[in-house]
This record gives sequence, structure tokens and C-alpha cells, in this order.
Amino acid sequence: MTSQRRVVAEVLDGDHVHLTADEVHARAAHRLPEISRATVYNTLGELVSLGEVIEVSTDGRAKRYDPNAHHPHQHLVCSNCGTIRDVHPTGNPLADLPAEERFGFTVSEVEVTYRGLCPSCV
Amino acid sequence: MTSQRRVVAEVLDGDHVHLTADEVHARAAHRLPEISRATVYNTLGELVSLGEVIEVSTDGRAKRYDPNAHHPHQHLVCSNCGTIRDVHPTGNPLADLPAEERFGFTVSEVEVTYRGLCPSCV
DNA sequence: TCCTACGATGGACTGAGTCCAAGTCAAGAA
DNA sequence: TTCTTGACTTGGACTCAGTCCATCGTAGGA
Repeated sequence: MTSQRRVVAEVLDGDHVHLTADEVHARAAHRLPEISRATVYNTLGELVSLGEVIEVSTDGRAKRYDPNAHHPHQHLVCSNCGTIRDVHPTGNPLADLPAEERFGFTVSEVEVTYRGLCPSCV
Repeated sequence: MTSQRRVVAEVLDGDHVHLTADEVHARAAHRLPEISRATVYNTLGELVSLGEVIEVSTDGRAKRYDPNAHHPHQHLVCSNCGTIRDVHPTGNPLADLPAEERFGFTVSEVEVTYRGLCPSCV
């Protein structure tokens, strides 16, 4: 655990942030000016493979990093401004995929993305 | 409707393809060698805004274009090789998001992505 | 003290997509 | 028929996100 990694981890601390790698880099650089983008990417990659952080790509552009990895949840995204909220739907979407619709796949994960307009975008 | 647009539309014809823009370009160029990438992107963009084609981004890399736009469906993706299948889960995921989990959003759309391993990737 | 190895750095590179100025073409007007 | 207009296409430059890699720095061990 180096100072760089600690800073990246601290930037992501807080339950409701969904930052892009560049935003993480900008915030980390605020505390540790010489930190490089490569280090931020490396550290984010490690946090993801440790299961501490979830990678979210809601718009086909920059991936976002979600530190709320220990509480299963889904995402609600504003189609206009891109705001993301964590949400907790009822029901179990995995159970909604009948065997004959699995085509022999071993299904292990479901991601649900709700889209619409947030209150500020009406 | 120009010959370029017709070729792009024809390339996407067929129910179970999920091509990237570059794949669409390659197949279109097979029939119309001088077609440019910009035209392919323009045409795909128009097909998407006409609702004839759906944009799918399952991996945070290249977007894929799904011409099966008139039959609502979700996607099942192999985490190893990236194969995509159209699937039809039972239930209505929109109904699974209670009002108090909508945070004032006008929710209009749900995307469900099932992930796992396809038979060839065990 | 010197070595070694891991992590950090920054710059080059890639892939996907967008932008834009210039070229082409077809349809209608003169 | 020729001219004009506007829409579409082209290709090249550019941007943005992310990866790669050679080199550097540093902490811990011999």
C-alpha cells in the first residue's frame, strides 16, 4: 500500500460517488500532485479485481467507478445529464430468465440500468 | 435514401446480429468499396434515432448495433468471448422499481444485461 | 552500503468515435 | 440545356479514454 494507492482509495471513499478515471485522477492529484494517470488506472484495476469497486459503463463513454461494492444494487441514469443514482429494485431478475432462454450459458450476474429524466432535467 | 444508406441498412438486416460500427463498415465496404467510416457512423446514428436499430454497449468498448428493435428484448453476454444473445425474460423490471427508489426521475426504459459463460467458454 | 524488486512515472501509442472543409450528385429553376 | 441549391459523402485531422512500455525511485533485505 503506497501513498498513491491510499489516495486513490480515499478519493473513492463515500457511498454515492460514480467518478470517471479522469475525475479520480483530478481529485487524487489535488492531494498528491505528481500522481500519474497510469497509476490511477492501475490502482482502479486492482480495486476492481479485489471486488472493492465496481466498474460501471452506462453511456459507452468513460467507465465510472462505484465504491459501493458490498451492497448489491442497480443504477438509475438520467438520459439527459448523466446523473447516476444507486437503486434497489425488488424481485430477482436472475429468476426471470427461464432455462430455455439461457442457451446453455452459465449465468452468474445481472445488471439492470433504469433510464429516464432526473427532476432537474424534467 | 442513397446507395450508401441502403447498403448499411442491408448489412444490419437479419435478426440476430450485433455488429460494431467497424464490422458494419467492413461488410458495407465489401459491397460498396468507397464507403467511408463517417457515412457509416452517420447512417447508424440516423437508424438509431429513427428507432430502427438499438445501440448496445456491453463491454465499455465499441458500441454494437442491434437491428432487432421492434421486439423488446434483453441481452445475455459471455464474459469471456463477448458473444451476445437476445433473450426474453419474464416479468416487468420497470414494475420492480418502487416509487421511493425513483428519486423523482421519470423512468422510461430498462436495460437488463445477463452475464455468464457461454457453452464454448464453459 | 549495495542489490533487488516492485511500484510509479510520463510519454507514446491504440481504438473508437466526432468534426469539418471540400467534393459530388440529383432535382428543380431559368 | 445549363445553373443553382441543398443534401449527402468523403477523407483526414482531431479528441477522448485507455493501454503499453522503458525508465526511474525507493524500501527492504543481504
